[in-house]
Amino acid sequence: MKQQDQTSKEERDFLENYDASKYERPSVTTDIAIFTLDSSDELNILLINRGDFPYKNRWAIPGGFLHAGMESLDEAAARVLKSETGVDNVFLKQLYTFGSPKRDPRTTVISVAYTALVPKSLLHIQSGIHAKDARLFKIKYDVDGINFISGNIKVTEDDLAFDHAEIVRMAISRLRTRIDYEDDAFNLLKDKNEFTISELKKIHETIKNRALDLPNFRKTFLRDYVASGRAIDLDRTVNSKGKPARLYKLLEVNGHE
Amino acid sequence: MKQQDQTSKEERDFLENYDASKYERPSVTTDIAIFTLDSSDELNILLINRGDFPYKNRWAIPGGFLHAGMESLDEAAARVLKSETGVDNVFLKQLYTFGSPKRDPRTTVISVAYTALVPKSLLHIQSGIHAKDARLFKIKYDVDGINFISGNIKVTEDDLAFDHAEIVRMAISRLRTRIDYEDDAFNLLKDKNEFTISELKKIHETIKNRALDLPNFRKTFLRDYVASGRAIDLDRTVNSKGKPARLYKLLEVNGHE
DNA sequence: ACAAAAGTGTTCTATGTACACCCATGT
DNA sequence: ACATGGGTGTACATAGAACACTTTTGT
Repeated sequence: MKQQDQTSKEERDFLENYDASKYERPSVTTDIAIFTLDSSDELNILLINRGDFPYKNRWAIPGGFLHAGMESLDEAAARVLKSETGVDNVFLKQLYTFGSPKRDPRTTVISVAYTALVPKSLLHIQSGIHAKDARLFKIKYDVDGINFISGNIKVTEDDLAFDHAEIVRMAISRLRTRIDYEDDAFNLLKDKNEFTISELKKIHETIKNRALDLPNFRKTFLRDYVASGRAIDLDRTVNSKGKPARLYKLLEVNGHE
Repeated sequence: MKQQDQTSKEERDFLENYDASKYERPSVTTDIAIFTLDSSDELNILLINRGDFPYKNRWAIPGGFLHAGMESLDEAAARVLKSETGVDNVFLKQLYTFGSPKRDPRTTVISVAYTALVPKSLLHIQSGIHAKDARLFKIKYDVDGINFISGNIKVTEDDLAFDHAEIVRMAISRLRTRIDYEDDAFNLLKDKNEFTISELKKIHETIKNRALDLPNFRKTFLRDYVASGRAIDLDRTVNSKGKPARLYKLLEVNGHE
């Protein structure tokens, strides 16, 4: 009967689980999709060219092994981010954890993926130790999927090492859905303490990959941020080409979230 | 200068990262917050009473070690879910990964947490091997936080083993935000192929912990599901106390998501 | 004077919410 | 007949999108 099956199944589970150490422990890495906007307001991602096997010479998002027992996952991600970009204290959020047994040919590697949003002005790319090269790639969408362009280097999704194409796709898609109800976009501003509505709108346009209506965007920003006290009108303007633009300052509610 | 600092920092990273194996590999577990609705339409969670150290005799959500190399994280979670509840093929979604170095007193244990939604009619609780007891607890909110009630057993958030209070809090909060734009609620129905609007409304009320207006709920359901072809009106009714209620059937778009 | 970008205001539609009221059943 | 839940319809407030128009600068 059913009950009997379950009992014997329990026994099997017992044997399987009793001594967890008989199962190989996986390695754990944190891999980070680091996004920024370039000078022409296009979305860029940082890729490194792997100097080591596996996937030697292939492009990948930066990552590194967790120093188990010495740091949390968030700390590991922050360490990797800092070592690749020189920045600290920027938006860094856990995305998803990938753990197919075959995602790394060497051994089982669990990857805890993070997303980072970094203003270009703060970003100092350093080719890490395992990388022969590290650079920003423009993210371009076409029918086949996502392409990454840096000068005359063109990398397609399928060129990426490991399952990094999946991680990048998820990071971008999450970024797009989050931008409508989270404050993520502000983390790409050059200066959260002094920005114009147009600057913020450009970030939204870049992430959503479509044009937005400025009057409507302004209305929403004034209602959701200024009127509700999450940002203040600095009562100063900055000149560019047309009419001077008012400056605003984001009030940090509670660090990052 | 800055450039020099960074170079020496790179060197340090090199040494730290070069041989990943010199760092202890963490254990990886999947822990599952399993929710259901009881016969009085209250939200319940499955807790087990730990038979082993650490946290012996404390209540915890079920979990188990990943069999690294033999299964994916999703498969591990499904295995644990099945061994604790006897069910298969129900809503199971990765929630978040927890990895503070001190969350387990034994050694570093990374926990990949999942949420499961199971209709009570399918649920056959089996006290697992590491558990002296396994049972459903009603989830009650009060000013101090969340309490778990099962008969005369009352467990508070702080009584839970490990950092399971944090996991459960996040699971509930994610459930609440997701229910407005994802199809999660349907997974708590006794039968997705034959349900009434009131049944679905009760699930939403339970998860949101507040009463909803039936006429408005119906209007939204008809617009978002029936009119857009994601559910169909079965053109049959079921009798209970008042006017007979129409039956609907959810069309599976693409398995679970 | 003109281009360019910032900023104002109006209109239309969709959605969320409150609520008054009718309908079909069991008892 | 009446209580109980199912189901219909109306009204109002708010949010999003489209767009016409004005303002203030640089050249």
